[in-house]
Amino acid sequence: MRLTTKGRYAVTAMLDLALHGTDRPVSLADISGRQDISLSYLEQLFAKLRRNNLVSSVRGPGGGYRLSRSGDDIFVAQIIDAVNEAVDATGCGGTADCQQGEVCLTHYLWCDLSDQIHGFLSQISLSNLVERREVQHISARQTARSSQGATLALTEI
Amino acid sequence: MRLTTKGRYAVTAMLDLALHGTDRPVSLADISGRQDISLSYLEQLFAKLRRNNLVSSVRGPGGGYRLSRSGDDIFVAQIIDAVNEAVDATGCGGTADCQQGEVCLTHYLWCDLSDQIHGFLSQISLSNLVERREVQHISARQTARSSQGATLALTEI
DNA sequence: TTTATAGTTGACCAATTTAGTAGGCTATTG
DNA sequence: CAATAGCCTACTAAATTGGTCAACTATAAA
Repeated sequence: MRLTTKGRYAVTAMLDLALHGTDRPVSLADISGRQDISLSYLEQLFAKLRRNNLVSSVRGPGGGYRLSRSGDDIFVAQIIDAVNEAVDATGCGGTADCQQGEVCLTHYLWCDLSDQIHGFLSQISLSNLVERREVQHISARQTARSSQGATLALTEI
Repeated sequence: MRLTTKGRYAVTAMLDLALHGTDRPVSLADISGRQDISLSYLEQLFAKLRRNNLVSSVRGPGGGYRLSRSGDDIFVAQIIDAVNEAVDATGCGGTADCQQGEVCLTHYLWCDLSDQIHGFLSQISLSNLVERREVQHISARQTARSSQGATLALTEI
């Protein structure tokens, strides 16, 4: 799991699509204009999103992109994975020489940490983000952030 | 919040320090040898860790680095923040022109998402990682991973 | 007091990734 | 046919990552 600007752009673009693509396809030019992401960069990102079946395209005038399925069924982790493509973080290839005692601490922490975050982002759907956004649009952002212990409930998103 | 190899190296090195630095300072050469991270790169990382008061140094022969305080009181998020130095992810500087309707969706999602992950990693201490590692050293890794709904309890780490 | 150890600093560099540009296609609608 | 808009490739600039080198300073031990 990597969290970089690339994934951020992709998630932002997908949310834009979820917000504006309810009845007609959305062109990348529109997203580019609204989100201030370069058109060509969007093209690269959407090529990957399409290959990962997260969006489908409609060519020709009036065309653009649609979500390939309901926003309930598209999760932040999928979007980030799609544009980042898999990286082996272990340095040992996952199985190689991880037995001899001290070697490859990474396995004991980073992979697990990464898995936890991945699991976390796998539970946040585009629809969740849309809902959250609408809530924030209506009610002003709460100034006092409730700090509530050691669990991250989905409801906090 | 960014999750990159840089932070991974830093967390790995700090865990190495927590494991081997109980009675004497640990030299970067030792960490370099055990974790296979180049000495010079470790020097850069530890310069930042020291500036952020996460480690203290002892110069001269037999010297090295110590954790600046108990592993209970050093959290993964602090380590990653220390080596990554703050990035503004909003694109609007946090307060600028985020009022006019559609602009800067990022505020409505990425910052919050990032905050959630940051909060998550702020609850995982080096000691937690050490404990988890020891558990895994003894008992073989569970093949069946329990999938338990929408919350990530600290106990899962 | 010399010597070896080990942190400190800064300059520098190569590889990779990120971000953006440009141009030429192809499909589709009107 | 013309305009729109996706598709694809090549290219480039900037940033980041990961690493090297060299000169320094502090300190412990011989």
